[in-house]
This record gives sequence, C-alpha cells and structure tokens, in this order.
Amino acid sequence: MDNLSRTFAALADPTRRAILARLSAGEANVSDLAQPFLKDMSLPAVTKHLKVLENAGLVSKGRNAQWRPCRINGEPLREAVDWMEQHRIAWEEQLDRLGTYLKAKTKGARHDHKK
Amino acid sequence: MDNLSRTFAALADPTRRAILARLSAGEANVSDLAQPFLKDMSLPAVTKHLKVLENAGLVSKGRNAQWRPCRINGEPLREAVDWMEQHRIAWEEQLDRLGTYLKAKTKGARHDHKK
DNA sequence: ACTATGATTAACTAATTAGTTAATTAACTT
DNA sequence: AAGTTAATTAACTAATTAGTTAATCATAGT
Repeated sequence: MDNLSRTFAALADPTRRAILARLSAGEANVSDLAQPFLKDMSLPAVTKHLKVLENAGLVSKGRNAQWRPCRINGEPLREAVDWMEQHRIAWEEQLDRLGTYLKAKTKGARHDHKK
Repeated sequence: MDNLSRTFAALADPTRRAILARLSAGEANVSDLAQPFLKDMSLPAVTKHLKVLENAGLVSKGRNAQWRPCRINGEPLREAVDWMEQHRIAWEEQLDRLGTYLKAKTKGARHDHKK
C-alpha cells in the first residue's frame, strides 16, 4: 500500500484522530493516550491503533524506562494536506459551477492559512 | 460510522483518489471514469468504488439516458481539510521542536493558500 | 420487437481490520 | 528475589472490504 493511502486509512478512525489530537498538544505515553478510551476498549486495542499510526509514519515512539513516549510526526499529514490542496481549487470551481460557492465563501476566511 | 471517517476512508484508496482527481477536471460518466482502470479491474469494481465515494458524499450522480454523469462534491473534502488544518499549527510546532521545521519552511510557499 | 450500450445488482471469495482475553516482556521498587 | 507497572505479543473471532463473474435493468437505435 502507498504512503498516502496508509495516511488516509490511519485518519479514517475517530479513536486514532483523537490520539493525534491529543499528541498535537505534546508528547504522551501509551497509557496516557489510552486513558480516555479504556471505557470503550482494552489497552491492547489502543496499542494496535498506535501501531497503525506508526506504520503510517504519523507517530513515532521513544523509550524511557518502561514508558513509550509518543510524538506526532507532521510530514505524512503535510503530504495528505498537499494532495487535498492540489485538488481544492478544482473542487471549489465545481462548487462555483453548482452555484453554491458563494455560500461557502461567505463563511469567512476559515480556509485561509498563515503566511 | 461518522462523516469524517467515511471521507478519510474513501480517500484511502489510489483508485478512488484518481477518480476524484479526474472529476476535479469536470463531470464524467461511469465508463469514462472506469476506462483508465479496466486493465486492472472490472467495471463493477469501479461502480463499487464510486458507491464508496457517494456514501461519503464526495461524489453525486445524475442521470442522462443510460449514462450516469458524476460530479465531485467539495463539502466533505472541506471538512477533512478543516480537521487537518485545525491541528496543523500544532504539528508544525512539533516539527519545530524537532528542529526540522526550517527545512519544511524553505521548501517555499507550497502550503500557503489563496486569499 | 431486437439488439447494443451503460451501469448496477447478486452471490460469492479472499484478505484485512478492529476488537477480545491471556500470556509475555521489560524495567522499576522494595 | 518478588512484586508492580507499562506495554506488547499471541491467538482467536466477527465484521468489513475489494475484488470476481454472471445476471439484470434501463435506455437508445434500428
């Protein structure tokens, strides 16, 4: 499977997206990351989700004694955003053709990015 | 399954991404969309891929006689980009901490968007 | 009416995914 | 050395996915 597919597949799960969201606030151990989900699933289930994120290159694990500090890796995410941005103009043109672009536009600068 | 997961799952396949890429150039019938893939897979396989894209709301089909003109729908894609953008600053900070941000930055304005 | 074209549906299979519990590994604590 | 904590691995199951071929549906053209 290609990198981009692995990245999108990794993002296609709310648990994994929540893990990434948590990691964008900074490094965390596996059990820290697991904590919010332990009502819904077991620790090995979280380990597996992390493995999916690791295989997609979105997360990398370090080691500190018996802990495994995880951190986010932005590069594959950038590639995914790049793919979407590459087509975004065309999508918006499509919306324009359908006459719904104006509505989107008036939502504000939500899609503008920092300089 | 939630919308965002459905969108990312739909994007996690190179055939489906190619179909979307083709559709960002404009409307196309099922057989037009299928044509580049018919060496690799059957027409029903493409129909199924389109069904996945439809269920994610990424594509909508019209009807014109026996043809089914397909067009892209930007809204779910916007939501996906929004999710990523929401976390992007944090990812970049993470990169910064790792000292690799500068390298990314010198790649140019690739990640800046239109006003 | 008959035939051709465009597309979908049905029925099936193989592979992958997401979860489980139980066992195991690795490192720290006393 | 024994026990505790953090995390992974193993073995298994149920559900989903991506593909197949064959049959069907819908419309057009003759």
